[in-house]
Amino acid sequence: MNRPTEKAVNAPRACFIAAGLDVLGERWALLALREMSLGVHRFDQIARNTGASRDILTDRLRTLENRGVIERLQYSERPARYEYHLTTSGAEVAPILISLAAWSSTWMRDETPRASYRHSCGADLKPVVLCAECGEEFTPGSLLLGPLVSSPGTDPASGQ
Amino acid sequence: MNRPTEKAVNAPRACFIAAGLDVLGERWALLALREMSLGVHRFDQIARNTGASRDILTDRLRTLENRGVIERLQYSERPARYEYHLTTSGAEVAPILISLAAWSSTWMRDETPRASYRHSCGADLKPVVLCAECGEEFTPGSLLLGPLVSSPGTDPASGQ
DNA sequence: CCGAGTCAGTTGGATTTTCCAACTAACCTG
DNA sequence: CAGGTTAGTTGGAAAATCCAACTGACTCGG
Repeated sequence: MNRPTEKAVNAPRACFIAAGLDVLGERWALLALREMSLGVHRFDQIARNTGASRDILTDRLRTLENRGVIERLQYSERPARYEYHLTTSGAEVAPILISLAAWSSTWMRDETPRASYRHSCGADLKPVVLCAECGEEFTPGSLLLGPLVSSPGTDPASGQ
Repeated sequence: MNRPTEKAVNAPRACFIAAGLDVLGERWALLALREMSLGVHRFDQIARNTGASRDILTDRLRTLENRGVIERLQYSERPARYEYHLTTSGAEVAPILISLAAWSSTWMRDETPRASYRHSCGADLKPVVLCAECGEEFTPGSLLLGPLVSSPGTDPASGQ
């Protein structure tokens, strides 16, 4: 039996970065979402464009669907075929893809030619991340740990 | 032999998102970088706080070091011990962690209490991503594919 | 100087994931 | 009806990960 009042000192940090990676950090998940962001919605094309094997892709799409990140929309009755579309949650993954693409195009350049990205205004991808509250730019190191939170709002009962 | 002038129609999309995931997308890599962002620099603590097994963590840290994302700094001569620190490249991963944390704290809330994040101004994490060029906010769908690029700058010779 | 503890890994073997090519099922097209 | 498209599923091999234990080089307390 375990004692619920004691803190497990060796437990990994339960934070929202780790929670997000549970869903988005599995192999191929972000690439599948990239495809949907770019307007590709069908299984075969997503498989081709990502390079994921079909069985794993099936698994990832189910996970993303179960977590509410994407939804399956039927586009054919008789052979019952579906398209995969981003939900609101899935569309909001965009900043992650944007940050990743920007980091990578700065730091991962090599001889191999790769597709770059740009903003819809036509400019090369160069995102700036601001704090919505104070308007200041997020600098490395300006990300700090906050309090523990769960669904009904911050739970002050649990010992910090 | 393959013909270099022909496009492989079935090849996965070579883009900077995929390239970034090569380095940052491996299991535990982003969590290790999270720890360094939060000021944790030693092997045992990183292992504990992430939950990664020690052998895999060793491998990830080596990969990140080889890719220039982190560096090993010696802090003890005689038992030859090292700390892991972010390079400039590693520090610039922050926007990815910030976007991920923000997405997750919006969409991944459940009963389990998790550490949240905040900006150094004290406010809850609420990042806004703007295009540095036009100043407009990045909306889902405003991320578009750009031209192919490699190291010496955009190579106009390759057939699009 | 002995035993315990810390730190940063390494090792071996079990377990889990992923890969891959082939297969199915249900249609459509010529 | 032969062939193609679409969205998977299957089975077995290969690769990645997990885990607990071990090593080596120290430090510290007594």
